[in-house]
Amino acid sequence: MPSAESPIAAVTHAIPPAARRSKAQTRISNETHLLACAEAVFAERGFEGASTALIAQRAGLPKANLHYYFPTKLALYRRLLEDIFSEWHTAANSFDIADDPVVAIGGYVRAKMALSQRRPLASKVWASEIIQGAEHMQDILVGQVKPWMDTRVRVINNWIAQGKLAPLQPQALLYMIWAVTQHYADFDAQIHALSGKRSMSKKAYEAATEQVVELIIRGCGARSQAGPP
Amino acid sequence: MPSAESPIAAVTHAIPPAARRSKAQTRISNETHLLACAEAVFAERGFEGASTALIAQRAGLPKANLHYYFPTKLALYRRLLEDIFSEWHTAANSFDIADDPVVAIGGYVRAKMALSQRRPLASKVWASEIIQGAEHMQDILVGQVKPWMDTRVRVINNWIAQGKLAPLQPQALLYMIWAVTQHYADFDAQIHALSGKRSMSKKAYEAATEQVVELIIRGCGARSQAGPP
DNA sequence: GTCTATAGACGGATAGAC
DNA sequence: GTCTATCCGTCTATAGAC
Repeated sequence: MPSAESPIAAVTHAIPPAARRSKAQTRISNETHLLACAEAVFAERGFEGASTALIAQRAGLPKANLHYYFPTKLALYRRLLEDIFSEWHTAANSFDIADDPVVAIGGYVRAKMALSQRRPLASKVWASEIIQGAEHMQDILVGQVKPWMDTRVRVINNWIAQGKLAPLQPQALLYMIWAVTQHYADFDAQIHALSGKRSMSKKAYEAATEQVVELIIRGCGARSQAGPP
Repeated sequence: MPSAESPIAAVTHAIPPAARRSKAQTRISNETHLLACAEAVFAERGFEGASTALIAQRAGLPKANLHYYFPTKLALYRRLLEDIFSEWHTAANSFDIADDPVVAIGGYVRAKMALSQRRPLASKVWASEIIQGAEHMQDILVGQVKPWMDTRVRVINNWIAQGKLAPLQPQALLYMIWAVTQHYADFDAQIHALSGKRSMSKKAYEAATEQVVELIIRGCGARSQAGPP
């Protein structure tokens, strides 16, 4: 919030710097805490199903405080979506267009699987938003995700032309990567019910990651050396 | 509703058979119509976010009529989940355990893609329910989906032992099939935003289906003849 | 079976004391 | 910045006339 801090500082210049920092830190800490609780509640109930009262209760704050930091439920939700996208974007950059397909695709799949394991609730919020029509995410999808995708589509087509990848629609490959990696976060309740275990152990998750990498790399026929077999 | 019809018939035996059939048909027609509208609203807003008022409004009925046919919102939701599962089960049977892996897996993937195209809202309701914890689906997952999965896990392991499939965890393959095929229903809003088109044409959907079949068949290394290369 | 009216709880958001 | 009290709308579900 640097853009909001400067006008406030201009008005309250009599307050010692230490107190100003402390107040700013309180704000950041409360906002961060509310965003974390909101992530859980929006994941569990979707946008319309979530209530600000429940988010505030989880955060241990009165509902009015939530509305002090975020004027509306939608503003809180939007901030959360932007925060989730920023991590999506970090993982997306591990799809290095300079690399060989095996390295680029394998690295991206591993990064997505790690993100699903580390922050499954964020994946669920994203999935719910898209399932429910993505009306609060059009700008992110069109302005951020689509440009990223367009560059990768070009790279994949080059790999195919060089014989490093089987002939395929690049979009179908990217959708497969997203669908499979996010499945381990979004559908964890189903995985648990079908496996009979409460949650995947660290080892089981590593094994699943290798399975996914193998299935996808083999599926798209990726190889590091040029030329068909 | 045959189990509900017999006691009613015993009490109303004075009414001509034609009128009895007509009333029964009215009930079935209203229930079916309400279920279809409920499917759309639950898909758009999730269980907690959906309101019986909106479902009734879409159905062109007063809210009280909805509660006449389905005593509670949860009862309506449960009926819908069971109906959705019955179509899931029909598609699941196209994974024929007597077939070669290419035929069985290819046929199952095509059936799942066709279901995603024909009834995307049902897929979204299922996905939302699982994302939100699957608390209303534990019996279906454990009692119906798990037994189906167990039989297929055994068949897949046999194919691997016969060299008809690459060595892999059967569960990872099944999760991939579900994740990718359902992605085309659940994430249609994202696909539309990224492709710039309002909806996938019939031809585009057929092409996507073939892409998914190829990626998955190649990914699991399925071949009809026994023995490794 | 259908519908209007309403009970009673809970939703988002705000006023105003501290 | 924090919190209590409250506005007003919508929620699920039901009562009871037709």
